[in-house]
Amino acid sequence: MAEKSIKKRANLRDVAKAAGVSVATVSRVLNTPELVTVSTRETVQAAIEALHFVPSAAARSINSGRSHVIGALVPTLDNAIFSKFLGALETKLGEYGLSLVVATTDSDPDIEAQKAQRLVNIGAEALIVSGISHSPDFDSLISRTRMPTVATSFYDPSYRYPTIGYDNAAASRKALEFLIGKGHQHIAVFHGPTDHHDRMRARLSGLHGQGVLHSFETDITLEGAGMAINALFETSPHVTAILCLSDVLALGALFGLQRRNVQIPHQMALMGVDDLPSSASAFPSISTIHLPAAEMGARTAEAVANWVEHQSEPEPFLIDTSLIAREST
Amino acid sequence: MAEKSIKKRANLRDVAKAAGVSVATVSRVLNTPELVTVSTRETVQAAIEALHFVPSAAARSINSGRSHVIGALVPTLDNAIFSKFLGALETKLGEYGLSLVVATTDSDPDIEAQKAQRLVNIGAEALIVSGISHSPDFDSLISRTRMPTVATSFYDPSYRYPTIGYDNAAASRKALEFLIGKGHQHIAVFHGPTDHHDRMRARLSGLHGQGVLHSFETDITLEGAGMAINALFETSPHVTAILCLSDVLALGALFGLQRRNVQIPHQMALMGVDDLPSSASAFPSISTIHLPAAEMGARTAEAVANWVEHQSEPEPFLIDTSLIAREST
DNA sequence: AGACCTTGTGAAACTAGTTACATTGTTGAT
DNA sequence: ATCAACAATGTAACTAGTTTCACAAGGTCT
Repeated sequence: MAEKSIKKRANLRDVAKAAGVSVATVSRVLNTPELVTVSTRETVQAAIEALHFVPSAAARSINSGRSHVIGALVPTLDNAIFSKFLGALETKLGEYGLSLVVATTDSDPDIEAQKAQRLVNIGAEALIVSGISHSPDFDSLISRTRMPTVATSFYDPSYRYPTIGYDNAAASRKALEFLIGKGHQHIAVFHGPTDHHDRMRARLSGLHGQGVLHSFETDITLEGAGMAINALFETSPHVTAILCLSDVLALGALFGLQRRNVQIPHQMALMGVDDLPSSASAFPSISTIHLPAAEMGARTAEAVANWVEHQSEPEPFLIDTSLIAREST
Repeated sequence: MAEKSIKKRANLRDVAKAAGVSVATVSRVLNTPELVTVSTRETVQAAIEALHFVPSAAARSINSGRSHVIGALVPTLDNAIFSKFLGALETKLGEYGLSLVVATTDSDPDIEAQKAQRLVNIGAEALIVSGISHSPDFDSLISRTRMPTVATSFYDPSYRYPTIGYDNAAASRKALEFLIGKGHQHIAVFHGPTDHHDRMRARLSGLHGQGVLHSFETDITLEGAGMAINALFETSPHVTAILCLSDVLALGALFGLQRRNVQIPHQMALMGVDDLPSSASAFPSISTIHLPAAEMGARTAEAVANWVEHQSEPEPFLIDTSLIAREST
């Protein structure tokens, strides 16, 4: 029979023994093969094949001090805006040879702190979070570990971590001013929960003192928007425009209005914030504020890669937003 | 001045020295504190705080042989069906103390093999892939590393890795038979690219020899569906029902039909496969085949967790699909 | 009072790699 | 012929934890 097949996994020493060379030579074959004679290299390669040797990632990173893993904490994967961001982030990190660990927080700061700890435990080299409201536990973890940390989706140059994101208040204000400019006097605002949700809060705060607003808080889901539409028609019949602080809500509102046979934009104008693909394709297409989530992902990846590779902490970066007028207004 | 602040990061030996105990004692304080006297425990804790000591993940996993990281390879994050799956997967893995590394493949087997190698390099304990078409490089990597691997979205008990997924052919057939049962004679099929895309291929193959079909291949995006609608009206005017092999296409088709002022379902019936939230909320709501992506995520997480914790390879598992009749048919 | 057991702690040997330094052998120049 | 230079390889000391085993101190039982 063959060698003891009970044995778990071959290591460098096993390969060295099998090939009749030292561990150093095997290590060289793996990392700097040009320093090894072709003949010994082949012997070693053969031993590697024969023993199904795969170098241990842990042992490698204990020496290099690198894990090549970046952790990202996002509220949810159910909103396309985060998927888009993460997709771009993963792709760009990949170009730097970095892998992305995703953790969802359900917008709960305690879960975030807990998952951040887990990311530290698995050896993440840097963390990426959404927004600027985090629990004290989270902050203390970051300060203890001195972990490179970037906050996204929110631009605030005075924040304790570098931010790469939008001016959320300005984005929603831009949308509101556009609607006001179109002559709307009674505007409803659909928004998601604001506790622990700084971006939503900032977007709402951008609307203060501007025109007559009726605001409706609901879950950021299509059904949530449907319920908000129902609430709107029960309480505020003379509203002529709806500003949704998320395109998910805008699409849900579109469906809700269509179901009530309300003509868009004639009887009701509709506007979102995010610019998801659905807003461009919908009929009627939905006006929105374009948030370049993919660009934010790519820039965040670059910032983080630079930080972990060259210890250069990134500068805060403001991502531009732009208004896209479509058929719904 | 304080201690040399140049020093990178405190390790166990530093803490032991500072606390005046042995490294073994510090290790015990971290892992089995009940074995350590309260007084020494406190001394050690104080030293840990003072030195900002954070145990090295790499050193830990070199001993335990565990990284607590699972790798998932998905085609894209841009399709909600994968986000939903990954969200459930991440949540359930979290319950087992496992973290999820996400890698996107863009449906390219070569990129998949390359990213799989990277996941191995960072020490992933298991891999999760979509579908059953993978490159030889990928298969050779799996066989060399003997890495636990689960294939999802596709049920095939004879496949070389355990599969946890749907019977895609049966799902689409179910939809088609439903449409035929409604009296439709000329049915168009919208589907995504079939090369490297076994699920789409399987769904298409499920339709063979059933009624008069006109098939349109396009990108699985809302715009792709819009283009397919245009192609449909140019080439096949007497079609009375569209079967979209993805709900993304169905929603895009809905918008495209609305734009052409085609009444749904009177002038054109519409049906999808996936059951994304948009299909339930759309107006009219879209009939579809419900694919429980979240359930698949949770089951996959359980299977993988069991595999890595107890070395028990999971049995293939068929996830049931069900037809949901809505307003669009 | 001596044997026995429990508890707390430390020394050193593990885990699996990388790498600085030492050694050997060959070639080329003086 | 001799010595320097260099290429190829080995030895052993690192990286940062965990864990086994040994040992000392204190308490209990006969």
